[in-house]
Amino acid sequence: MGRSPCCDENGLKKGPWTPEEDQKLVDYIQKHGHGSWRALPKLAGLNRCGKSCRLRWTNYLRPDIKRGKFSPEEEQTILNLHSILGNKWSAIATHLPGRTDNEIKNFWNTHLKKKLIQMGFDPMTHRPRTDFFATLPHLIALANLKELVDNNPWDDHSMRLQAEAVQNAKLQYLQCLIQSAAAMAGNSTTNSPSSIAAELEPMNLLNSQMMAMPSMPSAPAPAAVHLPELQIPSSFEQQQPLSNETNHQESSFIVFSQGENSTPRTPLISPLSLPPLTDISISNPGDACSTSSCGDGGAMPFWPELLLDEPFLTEFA
DNA sequence: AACATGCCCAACCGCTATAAT
DNA sequence: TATTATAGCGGTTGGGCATGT
Repeated sequence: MGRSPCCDENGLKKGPWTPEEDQKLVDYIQKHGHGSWRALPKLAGLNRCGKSCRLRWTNYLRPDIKRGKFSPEEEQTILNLHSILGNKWSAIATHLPGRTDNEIKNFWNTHLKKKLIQMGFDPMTHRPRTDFFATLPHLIALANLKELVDNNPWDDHSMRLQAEAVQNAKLQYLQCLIQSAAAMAGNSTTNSPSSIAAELEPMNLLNSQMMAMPSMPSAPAPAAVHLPELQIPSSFEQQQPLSNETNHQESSFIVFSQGENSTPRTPLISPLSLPPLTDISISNPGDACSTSSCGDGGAMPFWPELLLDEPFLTEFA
């Protein structure tokens, strides 16, 4: 590029600005305009580089800067624009008068990004994440959907994402059930891929019908829902992991807990490498499995339990 | 009360685009 | 056309503060 960074010059102050420095900068710009940022520090009596002065002015001292919390409308604008523009903070900032790109970037990184991840969305694509384990927090969050909705005044964008989340989660959940069933079938009797495929045909039909099934009557249907291709395991042992992008590195499948007669069947995620689960009692979320079927008393694995709301369960049980 | 941890955000760094020479 | 200067952009950092243990 043929030039060195302006701040390489020695002796220039860095770090937080003092009120006195702010005043000098504001006074100078109000009288003379900023002109050449490189020349400004000397003219204004500041021991800073021009770049530092420019950033201080544009990000903090400019009179038209709006400070304080982002409104729900601003939040929605950022979400909408980010889904279109990506990390083009300056472009997004042009649609939010008084907000700087830096402020929007910070708000995104500290709030909105986490919010999307927590809901099971890829913050870059704004689409539901398709790998099952990455979607676990999302599924768990769905269990608390009512609470989420009650406590958060979701805007249209969020509601649309939420609707897609529900739809996608159901599809993934169904597929996991199908895979589980296939795995069981493969382990018990006939285990050739073709015979399993025959067994799965009705489920595939159901799977396709799911695409048209409205999940939230009040929410618009998602524009597109990614439905992964159904994996047909050739045998119980050969079943592919649903995801390896998590802390659970083992292959996984769905099992059902068999609790008291009155308790609903609750799906559990189980590492395939562990002994078969036959007598798992329903536990609280995050509880370590404590039944005798979990192994030989060694280190207990963490068994995440999906506490899905009742309509969700009954719809696919 | 003391320490650890996590969050927030101003500021910095390194890079690219563009204008000027 | 090549080089240099300047402005702007996006990613990252680090210090202050709040909260938890």
